[in-house]
Amino acid sequence: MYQHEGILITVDCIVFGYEDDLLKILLFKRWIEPSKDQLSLLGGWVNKNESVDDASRRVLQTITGLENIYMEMVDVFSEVHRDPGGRVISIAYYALMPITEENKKVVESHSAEWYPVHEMPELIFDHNQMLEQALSKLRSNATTSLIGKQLLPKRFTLLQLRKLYNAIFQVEFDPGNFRKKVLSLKVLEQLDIKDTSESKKGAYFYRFKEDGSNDNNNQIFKVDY
Amino acid sequence: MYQHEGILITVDCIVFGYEDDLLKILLFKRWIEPSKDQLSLLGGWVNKNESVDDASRRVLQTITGLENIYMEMVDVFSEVHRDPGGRVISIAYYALMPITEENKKVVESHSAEWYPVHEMPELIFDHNQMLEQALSKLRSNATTSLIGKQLLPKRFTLLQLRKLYNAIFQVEFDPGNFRKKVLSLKVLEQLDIKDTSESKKGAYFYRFKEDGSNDNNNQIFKVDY
DNA sequence: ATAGTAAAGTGTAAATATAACACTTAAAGT
DNA sequence: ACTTTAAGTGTTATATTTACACTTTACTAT
Repeated sequence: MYQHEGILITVDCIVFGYEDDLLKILLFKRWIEPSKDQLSLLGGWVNKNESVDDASRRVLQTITGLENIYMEMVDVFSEVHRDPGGRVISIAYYALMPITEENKKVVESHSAEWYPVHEMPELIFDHNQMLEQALSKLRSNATTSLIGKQLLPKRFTLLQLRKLYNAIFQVEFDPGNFRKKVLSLKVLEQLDIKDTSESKKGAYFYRFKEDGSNDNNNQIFKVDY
Repeated sequence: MYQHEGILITVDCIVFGYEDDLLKILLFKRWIEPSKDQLSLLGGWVNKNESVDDASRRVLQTITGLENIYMEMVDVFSEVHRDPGGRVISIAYYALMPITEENKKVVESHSAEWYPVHEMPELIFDHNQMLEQALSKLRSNATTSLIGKQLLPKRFTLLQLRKLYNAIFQVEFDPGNFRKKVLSLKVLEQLDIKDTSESKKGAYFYRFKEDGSNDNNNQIFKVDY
């Protein structure tokens, strides 16, 4: 119906995971020209019969084998010459997923690997910039609501949660104050089981409440980053 | 170089202005089918030889006659059937501009009109949703940094600034506390001139400092919205 | 078995920030 | 002279933040 020129659209996903007290992202060896064999984010075309969200979900699911991955749009990257192979606009998403033995296998079968965020190699095109912005948005979201549901196991201790926050912001949160702040949000529930692997005394496991959406528009952590 | 199908891309701009103590946005009568003559946001195609930012800037400049309009991306709207006329992905931006006598004329010459945000008529497609999200993002930004530079005259009183914030959040900020908070940010400088139009005593004019970028990542106003 | 250890968890006190509201000041209009 | 209105300052109670110190628990090493 309209008379105008179409443009190629892709999604690129900054997939965050958490392992060994480190925030990591998933990187791929690019398999087509240009920049074949260089490291890149997970990406894919947006088809005419799907929304951008759907495309991103599809791409993520193909590579990780997981459904219902948590995603959030980061930004649109549309500089005319950002991709030497043609005029391509990319919508960047960040995604959060647990790193488990199972999906590690699936991921590796696609020759993808987990890299620590804070020692990032050079990526193709504007992908390093995408990562920076994704990290910035992740941090911003982590100050507004309590994140971790998608990065930690179902059951986790407050130590694990705090270490996740330490890894995200690259700061040391005060153990006592962090605990009190987190519990005051009332989005976690304590379980009767203790984790004895990380301390002699043993720490109670917690999990996110089923209903518990926190996230009013106010800040819960004040951090400089 | 790539083999894939292109998609039509547009930008839609939620243009905010401020007049008569009201936050307003610019609406247009759509001039093409489908939904001809219905109210819509300012929009336009993204061409192959320009970035999405550039397209938005171009569209804004054409209609308002202003260069360097402040813009911020809001979101991507890409549901497959959002536009009955075809498969069109739209990138929404909000823009801030002063409502002056001059640009009022330019704007009206394009048969656009300023409508108060809080009594919004029905708009085409998903444009009402775009407005909601734009307003939400504007509010979020207004809690993180002091806005007003693009919506108020170069010189303004703290009363004017406070009324702008009242209009944006639909609440009444406390005069004394608002003043103290705003001045503590040190992004405004007091001028030697007073405005006597709004009070008998006269209030000092202020302006935004040249360098003065506030905007660390922390919240300056706590408001529920 | 006892002492040392390391994180779990609680407590506290000073410093800041917030919120509500009272008060003083200035000048214009009657 | 008096009233009015916003400008601008001050005050107090409460809440939040920050930086620690302290107690508890149970495993580990001697």
